[in-house]
Amino acid sequence: METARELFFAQGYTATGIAQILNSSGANSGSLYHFFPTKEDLLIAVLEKYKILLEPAVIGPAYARAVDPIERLFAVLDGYRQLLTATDFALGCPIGNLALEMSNSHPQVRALVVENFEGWRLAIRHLLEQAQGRLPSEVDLDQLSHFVLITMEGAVMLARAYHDFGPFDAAMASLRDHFERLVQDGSDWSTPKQITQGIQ
Amino acid sequence: METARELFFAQGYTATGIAQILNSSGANSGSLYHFFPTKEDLLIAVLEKYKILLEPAVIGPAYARAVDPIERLFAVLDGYRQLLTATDFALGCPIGNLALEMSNSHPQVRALVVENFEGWRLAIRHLLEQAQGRLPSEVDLDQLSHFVLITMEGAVMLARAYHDFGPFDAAMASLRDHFERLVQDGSDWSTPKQITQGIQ
DNA sequence: GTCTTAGTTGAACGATCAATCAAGTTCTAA
DNA sequence: TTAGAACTTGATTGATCGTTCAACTAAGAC
Repeated sequence: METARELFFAQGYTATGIAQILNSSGANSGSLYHFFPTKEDLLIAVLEKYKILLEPAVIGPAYARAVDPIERLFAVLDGYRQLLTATDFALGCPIGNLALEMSNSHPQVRALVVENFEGWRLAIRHLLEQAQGRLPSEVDLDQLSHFVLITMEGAVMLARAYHDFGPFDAAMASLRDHFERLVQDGSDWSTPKQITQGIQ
Repeated sequence: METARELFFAQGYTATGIAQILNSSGANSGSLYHFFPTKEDLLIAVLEKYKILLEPAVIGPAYARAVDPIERLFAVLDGYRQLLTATDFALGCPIGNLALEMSNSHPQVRALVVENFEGWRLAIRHLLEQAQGRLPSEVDLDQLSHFVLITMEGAVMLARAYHDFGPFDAAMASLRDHFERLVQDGSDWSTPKQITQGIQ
C-alpha cells in the first residue's frame, strides 16, 4: 500500500498499473487482492492514509518553522515549495493530482478527496482564527481559507507545468500582499495609520 | 482530432483510448495514424488547437459581457464558472487538466501547456495594463497576472472536486476584495481617502 | 493431531492498450 | 491517359491492463 501511495503520487492513478505496484513492492497479485479487492479500494486506502499524514507531514513541520500564525500559514505553503525543489517539480500536492483525475466518475473517491482538502483548509482556518484579532472584523475565515487552499493548489500546478518557481513565487508574493493589506486594514480603526507607518 | 480534443478534455489523456476516439469519430485507425503517427502527436495537435481557441472561445465572450478591464477580467473567470455549471462540474480548464497529468515526462507537451498558460496570462496582463492607472504604481503586472491565473486554476480544480461552487465563489470574492484594496490604495495618494469614502 | 481460518503463490484470463501493415481507393499533375 | 503520391480500410500485432483462482503454507483452536 505504501508503494501504491508513492506510485500514485508520482505518476497518477490511471498511469500506475497493478503490475508495477507488485514489482516495486515485491508483493504477489493474490496477496494484494486479498486485502484490496479492486484497484479503487487501494486508492481509497491511500486517500485515508493521506488524511492521517496531514498533521505529521505537513502541519507539524510548518509549526516548527514559525510561531506567528500568519507566518505558519506561509510556512505550510513553503513546505510545498520545498517538495517541488527536492523532487525537481516531479511531485506536487498528492491530493490535487488525484482531484483532477478523479473529479468525474467515482463518488466515493471524490468524497475522500474533499475530506483531505477540508482537513487542510480547516488547519489553515485554525491559523487564521489565531490571527483574527489582526484582521478586519468583516473577514470571512471560511472564504479566506478556501482562497489560501486554492492559491496553493494552483501555484503547485503552475510550478510543475512551467518547471519554474516564477508563477509559484508570484502567487506567494501576491497572497502576502493581500494579507499585509488585510492586517493594515485591521489595525486602521484602532491605531492611526501614521504611527504604524512611522515605526517601520 | 476534434473528437480527440473533446475526449481528452472530458476524460484526460491517459484515460482516453485510441479505440474510443475511433469509435466516437467514425474514423479508422489507419487514417488516424496517417496524420498522427503516435497518440502524443494527437495531443500536441489538440494543444495547438487550444492556443487558437483562446481568443474566440474565452477572451472574446468575456469582452462582450463587460467593458471595464477589471470587470472583463472577472468575466473571463466567470466564463469558467458557467462551463462548470453547464456541464455539472464535468469539464473544467482543459489545459489545467492536462498540466497535472503531463507535468512529468513529455517535455514537448509540457512546453505547449506552458504556451497555453502564457497566452491566457498575457491576455489577463493586457487587461491589467488598461487598469494600471487605477492600481498602485508599485504593482507588478506579471506577478498579479500569474496570481489571477493560479487562482482560476485552483478554483476550477476545487469546484470540480467538491462538486460545489463554495470554494470557487470564495476565491472569486477574495480576489475581488484584493482588487478593491489595490484600487483603493491606488487612489489614496491622489485623492484624499475621506472624499472617496464619502461618495460611496 | 486434526480442523479452520487467514494469508500466499504465481500462472492464467479476457479485455483493452497503442500501433502496424498489406491491400485497396481517391486524388493530383503531367 | 496514366503514373505515383495521398489517403483509407480493418484485421491483426504483442504488450499490458485489472482481475481471478486453484493449490499451497502458517498459525491458532479444540
